[in-house]
Amino acid sequence: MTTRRPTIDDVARLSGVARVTVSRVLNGGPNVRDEVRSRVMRAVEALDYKVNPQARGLAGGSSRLLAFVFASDPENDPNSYYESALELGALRGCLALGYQVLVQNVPNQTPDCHKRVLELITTQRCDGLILSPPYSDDVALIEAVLAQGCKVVTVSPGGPAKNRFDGVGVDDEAGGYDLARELLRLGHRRFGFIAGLEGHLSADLRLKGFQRALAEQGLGEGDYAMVRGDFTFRSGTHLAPGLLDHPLGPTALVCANDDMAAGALSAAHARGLSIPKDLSITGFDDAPVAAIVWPPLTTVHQPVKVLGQRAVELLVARLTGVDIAPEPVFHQLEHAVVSRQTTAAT
Amino acid sequence: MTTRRPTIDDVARLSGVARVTVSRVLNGGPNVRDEVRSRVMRAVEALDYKVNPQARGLAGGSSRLLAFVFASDPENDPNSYYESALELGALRGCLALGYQVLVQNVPNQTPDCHKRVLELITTQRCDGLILSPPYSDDVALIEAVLAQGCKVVTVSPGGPAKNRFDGVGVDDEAGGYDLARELLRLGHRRFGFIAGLEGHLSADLRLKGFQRALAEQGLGEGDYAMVRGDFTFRSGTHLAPGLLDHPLGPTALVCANDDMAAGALSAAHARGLSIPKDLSITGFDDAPVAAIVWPPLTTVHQPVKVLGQRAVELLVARLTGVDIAPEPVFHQLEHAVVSRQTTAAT
DNA sequence: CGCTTCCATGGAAGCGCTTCCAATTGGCAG
DNA sequence: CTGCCAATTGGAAGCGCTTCCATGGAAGCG
Repeated sequence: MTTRRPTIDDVARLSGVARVTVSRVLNGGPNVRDEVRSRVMRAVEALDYKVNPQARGLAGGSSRLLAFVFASDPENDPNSYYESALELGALRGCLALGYQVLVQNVPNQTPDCHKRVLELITTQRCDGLILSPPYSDDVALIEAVLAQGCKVVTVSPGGPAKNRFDGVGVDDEAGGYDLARELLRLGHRRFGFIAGLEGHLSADLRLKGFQRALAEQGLGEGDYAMVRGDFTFRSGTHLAPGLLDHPLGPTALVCANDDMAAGALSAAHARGLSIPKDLSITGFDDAPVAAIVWPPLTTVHQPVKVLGQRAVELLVARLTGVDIAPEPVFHQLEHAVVSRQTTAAT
Repeated sequence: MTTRRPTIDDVARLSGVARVTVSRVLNGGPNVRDEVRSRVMRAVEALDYKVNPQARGLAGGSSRLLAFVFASDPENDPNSYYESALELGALRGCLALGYQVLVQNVPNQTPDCHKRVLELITTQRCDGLILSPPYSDDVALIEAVLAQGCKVVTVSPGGPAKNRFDGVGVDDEAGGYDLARELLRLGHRRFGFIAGLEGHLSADLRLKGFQRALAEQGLGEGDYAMVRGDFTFRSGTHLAPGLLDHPLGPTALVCANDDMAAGALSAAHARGLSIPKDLSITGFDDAPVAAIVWPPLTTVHQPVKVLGQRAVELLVARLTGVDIAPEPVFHQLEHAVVSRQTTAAT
């Protein structure tokens, strides 16, 4: 059964070169004649040789292991589309690059969450971390990680972290703005806003863009009501009624993500409202749920899977130092308002 | 900045013992005096020592790495709740056991999918694999993996694999049976069945249980129509109309999972049917979507996250050989029919 | 009381790789 | 023709851990 796998020495012997030369070829090192390089490659093929990542990591000091850190509470059922899609994209990004990603669920808000993230470096020897919100805005954490010599890419940072560290994301402020413009165009003037969790700064940017569009029309704080949810469907169902009963009498409910919008939609159904005739509702992300609910949700599309993939690519570039400037890079991808059937003229 | 981490030799020196003794303590080996053991542990604490997994893997020949293999096409957006939840459970299971899981998306149906799964062993040196459907029914693949000396746990196997290898799952046949009983009790006698993908044997068991319940009432092949979907919302929307137009005139649509049921529900809405008055619809899994759609879906609950966690626990038990019999083990968890609002008397 | 057996510990070897540095070669300017 | 440099290759030394085997002493036995 389990026959011993060939080692680098087997390859060296078969191709008639020294072990170091094989190592050079395998790692794309310079100063190897083409003839030797191809001879080695042929031996690799012939033996079906694969490098042993443990040995490489031990000798070379790098594990080629990344960690994808997300914060949601694992006991709460609906692990969100946002995180799943990010992860899937990261997985896809790793495939081509020869890296592996360790998915790590570290509930934040717990006192030891910083410690748990930092332990990924010491116990797993990860070379780099991908931090999703709200960790992507935690400057103290990021600096602590960087101080350990571990690289970081932030996903959807929304505050000061955005300019100080490598990151990927969309322009959330512009997304909120664009959505608000659409609603204003439809004649809406009084709004309810279901914001996201405190500390998720990118979600707050959506609100900020929304406010900017309002201000352009001379509308201000008196023209909308805001509450905070936790991005879950459930919080949408719980919070929508309060907003609907608000003295303002909002004609549109703007939600910081699709799950909460779906919850709001469900709550609206429950009180017999006809959507979008009686009330407009919008989400953010363009998650699958946006197309599943009835009527399908108007939302802002963001390419979450691509974000995950780009995060890996950026992190690996930073790790290998190829094709990358020393100063922080932010990859901003395109968003787009997707008008479906939960919005209408008032 | 990056100061060198303490090694096992630092611990040995500080506690005044040899390196091997520290190793013994760390691995719970026998033949160490309690006094020595605690002295070593104190040194470990003092230095904040963590074993280097690369070194341990290289020297010991085991990586403490598991792979969670799932099959869905990464280009298809809605990576299903089933797989996400399984993964989350597996992650949680690893936490306590000191193992890590590498999540691997290997689209099946491609000619090289066996090769890609086997490469997890050679390339990543995984000690064990968790195979989700349909890989959990692929006897040839499982035997090939086992032949490499890598352990396997199957999730929701439905065919011969169920008795031959370690696995976790619910009794899908009984789930289908229970659901059918409920529908029969409500007076339904003509059914449409949206089955799952070919080769997902556990999903077929649901149909089998359903048929058994029908047979008990003297109903047979002439009393239901069946089509196959691919477990996505979209396939539910596409397939439901055909079933509704079937000459049989089904009064209930039974779907192999919740996403397809949600799709069927949406299709029913689109043609103006009132659910559950005009038509009953059922799903399977009790995914979050079941509670999100309107009206909420009657379905069969299965504890998917716990399944993922149990899979890890079983795999690690098999790997370490503790607390486990040599013959294959199947952990069967409880399912439960959840009657919500898409089912009513006909 | 001499013998085996068991327990607790340590020494040495080596897992499979990379990194550092030395050695050899060929080319080319002086 | 000599010297020097760059290109190419290899030898040796580990990375931090576990496994194998040897050692010494305490305990058990006829």
